[in-house]
Amino acid sequence: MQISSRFTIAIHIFSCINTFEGEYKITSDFLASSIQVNPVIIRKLLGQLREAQLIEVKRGSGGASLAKEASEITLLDVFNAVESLDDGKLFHFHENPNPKCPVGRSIHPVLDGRLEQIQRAMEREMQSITLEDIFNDTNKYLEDNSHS
Amino acid sequence: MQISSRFTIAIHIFSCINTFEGEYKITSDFLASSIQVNPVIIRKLLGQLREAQLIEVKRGSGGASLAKEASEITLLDVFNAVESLDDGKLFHFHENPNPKCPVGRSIHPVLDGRLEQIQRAMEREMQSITLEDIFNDTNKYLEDNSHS
DNA sequence: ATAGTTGTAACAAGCGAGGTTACAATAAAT
DNA sequence: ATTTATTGTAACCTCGCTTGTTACAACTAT
Repeated sequence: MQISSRFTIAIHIFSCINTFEGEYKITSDFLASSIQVNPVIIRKLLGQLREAQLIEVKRGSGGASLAKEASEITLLDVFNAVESLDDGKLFHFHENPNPKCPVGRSIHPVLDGRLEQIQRAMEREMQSITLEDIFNDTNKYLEDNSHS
Repeated sequence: MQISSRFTIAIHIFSCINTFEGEYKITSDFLASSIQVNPVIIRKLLGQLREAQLIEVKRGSGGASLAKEASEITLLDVFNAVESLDDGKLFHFHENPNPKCPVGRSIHPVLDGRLEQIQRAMEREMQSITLEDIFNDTNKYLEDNSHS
C-alpha cells in the first residue's frame, strides 16, 4: 500500500506559493490548475495544512501563504499534517495474535520496537529536508531550464 | 495510509517456524490459529514468501520451512516479498501536474530524488535487521517470561 | 449589492485489504 | 488403491480509504 498523493500534492502547493506569491493570488482554483486535481481536494488539503499551522488561508478574499519560514518547515511536518496514520503508526499490526501461543504472546513485545525503529529512520530523513531545500532545488531547476 | 499487516503477519510466520519446527508441522491451519486470521490468507502469504525463495512449502503433506539461514534473511527481504508497492515506490505521486506551469514542470525532477532518499532510509533500516535478530529477541522474551 | 472565494456537506466510483467457501491437485499413510 | 490431510487457487464478499464531484452557505473586498 503506497502513501497517498496528499503528501506530494501538499509539497506542490508549497512550491506554488513560493514561486507565484506576489505575482498571483494563490487560490484553490489556481493551485488546482497547476496540480490538475479538483479544487475541493485542494481546499481540504489547505484546511489540514492550516490546522497544522503551516499556512494561512484568507477566507472570502482568498489566497494562501506560509505561516512560518520555509527553513522552519520540514517534510515531516508536511507529512504529519496531511497523512493520517492510525495511532501515528506507519505499520499496521495484525490485531489478534493468539495469547495462548508463545509466539502470539511475544510477537508484539518483540516487534513493536523494531517497527518504531524503522519508522523513526524514515521520519529522521523527512525531518532533515526543509521546504527551503525544495524551493532552492525548484529555483535552480527553473533557472537551468529557462533557455531551452 | 498504513503499510498492510501482511508484513507483520509474515514475520509472525517466520517466528512460528523458528519456535515450533520439529515439534509441530507448520501448516497454514497451525499458523492461522497462532496469528488468528483465515488459513487462506496465510496460504497466499506463504505463496509470496515461497516465490521470493525465503521459504519452502510442501504440497500435499504440508509444512513450511526456511529456504536459507535466518541470518541471511532481512526484514527488507520480507517486506519486498509481501508488500506490492506500485513500481517499487513507497510514495504515490499525483499523476498529472500541469506541464504548462513552471512548478508543474519541475515538481517531478525536484521531488523524485528526495522521495527516493526517504524510502532508502527506511529500506536501509529494514535491511539492518535479520530474522536471526527477531528470533533471538523472541527466545529471550520467552525465557524471561516462562516462570510467571 | 456584487463577485470571488473558502469551508464543508453529501454523495459516488474505484481500489486494495482482509475474509470466506469451495474444490482440484498433491503427497503421505494405511 | 483408498483414504486423509494439506496446498494452491478461483470466485466472491465486505469494508474502508482515496479521489472526484456538485452544491451551497459563510465570508470578504470592492
